[in-house]
Amino acid sequence: MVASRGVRHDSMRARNLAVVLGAIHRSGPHTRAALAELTGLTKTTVSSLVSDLLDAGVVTESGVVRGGERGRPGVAVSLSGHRVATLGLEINIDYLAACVVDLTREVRLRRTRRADNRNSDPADILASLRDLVKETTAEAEQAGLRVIGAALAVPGTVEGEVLRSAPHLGWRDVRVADLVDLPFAIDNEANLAALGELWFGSQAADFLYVSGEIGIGAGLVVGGTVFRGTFGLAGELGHVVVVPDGPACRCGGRGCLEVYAGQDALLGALPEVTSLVARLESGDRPALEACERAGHALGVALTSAVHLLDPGRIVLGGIYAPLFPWLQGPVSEGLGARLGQMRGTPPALVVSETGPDAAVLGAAGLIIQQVIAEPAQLLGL
Amino acid sequence: MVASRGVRHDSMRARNLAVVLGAIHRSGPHTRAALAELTGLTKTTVSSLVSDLLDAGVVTESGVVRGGERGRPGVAVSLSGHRVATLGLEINIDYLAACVVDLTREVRLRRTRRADNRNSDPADILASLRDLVKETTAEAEQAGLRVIGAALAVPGTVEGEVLRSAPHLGWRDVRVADLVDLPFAIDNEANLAALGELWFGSQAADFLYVSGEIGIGAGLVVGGTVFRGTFGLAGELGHVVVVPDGPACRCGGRGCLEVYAGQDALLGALPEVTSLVARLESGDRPALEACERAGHALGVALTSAVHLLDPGRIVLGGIYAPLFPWLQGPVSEGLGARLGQMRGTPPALVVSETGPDAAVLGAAGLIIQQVIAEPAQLLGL
DNA sequence: GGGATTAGTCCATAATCTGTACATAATCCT
DNA sequence: AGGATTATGTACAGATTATGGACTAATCCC
Repeated sequence: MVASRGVRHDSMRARNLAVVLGAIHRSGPHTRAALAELTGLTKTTVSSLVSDLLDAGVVTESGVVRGGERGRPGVAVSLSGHRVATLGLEINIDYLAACVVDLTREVRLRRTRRADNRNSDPADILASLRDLVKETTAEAEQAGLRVIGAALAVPGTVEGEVLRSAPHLGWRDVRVADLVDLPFAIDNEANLAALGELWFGSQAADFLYVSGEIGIGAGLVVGGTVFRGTFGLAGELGHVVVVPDGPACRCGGRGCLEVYAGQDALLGALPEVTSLVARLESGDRPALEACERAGHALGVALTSAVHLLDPGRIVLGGIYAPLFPWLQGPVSEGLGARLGQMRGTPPALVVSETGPDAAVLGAAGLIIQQVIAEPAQLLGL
Repeated sequence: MVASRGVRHDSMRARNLAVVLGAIHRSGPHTRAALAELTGLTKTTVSSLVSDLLDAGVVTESGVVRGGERGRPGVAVSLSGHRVATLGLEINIDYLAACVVDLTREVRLRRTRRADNRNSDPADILASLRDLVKETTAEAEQAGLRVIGAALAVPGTVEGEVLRSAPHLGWRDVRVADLVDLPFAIDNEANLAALGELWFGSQAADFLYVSGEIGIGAGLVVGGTVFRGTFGLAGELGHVVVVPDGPACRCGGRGCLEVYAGQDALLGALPEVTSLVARLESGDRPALEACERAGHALGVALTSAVHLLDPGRIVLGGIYAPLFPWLQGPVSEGLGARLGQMRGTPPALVVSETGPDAAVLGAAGLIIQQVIAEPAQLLGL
């Protein structure tokens, strides 16, 4: 739905605050004069807007710019990491996680609680998470940070503030409310991990982040924004059909990617990815074959994904990150052979640079993005 | 890229013109008072904006609203079809087409030129198209319409104003310029057909339009907007992998949907879809089997598409429209069986309501959408 | 040290929307 | 039939915000 409300003077100012803050955020510290140039606003207006942003604590004057050029040197205005921060949260199969990130995207705090959340009572887990939230926000406040919003990553599908279905947790239609007394959002783990990769990893603006966990999800980032589909269910790469009459999948389908390249298929009886990596390094035959099989299946599924989603590049994350050296070959061969004629070159295949906490970081980043996109609203300017 | 230019007084007014026009467009004729309510602007402001829109000829006062309620009756303001129009164009394998559509989405003019465009010189075809443009715009002007922009649908991939690759025409990297002396856009046939379906067909705002032609394309509409992917290449449904080691496809891959459900696979030696329909109606065995095979393949490919794109519903168009009675069964069975657990119900499968000229209509509609989204810019207000 | 150059601020002006008042036109009620 | 009621649309003063030129400030170059 396109915004359909009229613009008034206050929304004009709100918008211009966002434009100036966005310019500072996008291309680093700038003097007021440079910001005027960038935004098309006059120096006068920029000065007035920057003054409001300074009051709100989202930017600071970070010293004089001396470019060796002549003329009066300007004062650079940059994002301030000293007052405003956001909270990232994650519920996953075997842990809860939280992190506090300041406006400069500096991670100020991380907390993890190991716990087996499979088939547990949502109320218990949420209580435990609420606890973690209290702990982290208190600690953040002690560091002088004002936490102004939070987002939660979950391994399942989300609509609004309701967790619709998280098969690996055994949850269905769980409403997550009262977790924090702040602006709040929930989203799928893969989508938020994609955003984590965007802001804390490679910084590229267009890619498909493939999240290999127990299930396989994917988050498509186009122009720095996650594509969510109609109901927010897009990117279910794990159930793309690889072999139409292959083995049954728990989703009810047959021959889904998850059957061939999910954690269970790859690890088998092994307890952890690290053990698989160890075997691969030692040249263990069954391990190598499992990886190759998974790689081929990934290549097929990603071919379909490239044709449908047109990603800029493909980033392998989650358990695929440590396995990248063994997956890269079969996956990119498959992609190259199949995509052949259709596009100049297939999208580059790269490994995630963010590590296992991509999703929590992405959650915190999501709120930061919102602050920068609408500072007036979230900061009460 | 988020808009990064500051808002000034004139852009505030430009935006409010768009908001008012958008409200009229979205929910039919309204009085000034109702528009004020809808937009959150004051009656005064709305009056002033409407007066500008009246001057520009995009809206008219369409009579007094008498609701039986008491109080002074208002004057309804509605879109005007009398002055502003847009031009839709299409180059396809065996014809050129043009249509003129007014702001109320009334089709005022259609012209088609049959021609075999396969492997022909782009310059010739474009000259012929330019001719058609002159003819139609002249005729539109005689009807008192001012053509303010045009868009062109092509059976291939597009970047900017360059037709990158149209395999069935045998074209590569053709720059389409100077076709009209107006705001102009080119886009893929499937994307524009999807928009045609959106505005001239079912009016639903969320669906995947599947365009069965010689190739198979798809256009995803989410919230009334086409999803284009990173390079504008999204929606290549025809090359989604159905059988990983199936027969080779002209794209270089194997077992693509196109191999099983493209026009060639379905029609075989038959000259036209109508002949296939005739055989199907008479119970011809090979025809029925070909259809069933295509339906199954479509079901598999669409399962992957649903998981990745999350469409609101699926609309079958192009040659699939007349074949819908025979395709519906196998396709929706496949979808139902495979999507089972993952979502409440699979997306509804429906037939296109727009017919074969969906793409030209969508092209004209694209420019209408632009006028309504940015009236100030395109009308010089 | 003086001139040139660029940064940032001040203030009068312009553009646009808001809000109250008012003229207008219908229905409702007696 | 006539006045009360109610809602529409316009007029005008006032509020908000951005602009643009003048001015001060700070540095470089000669």
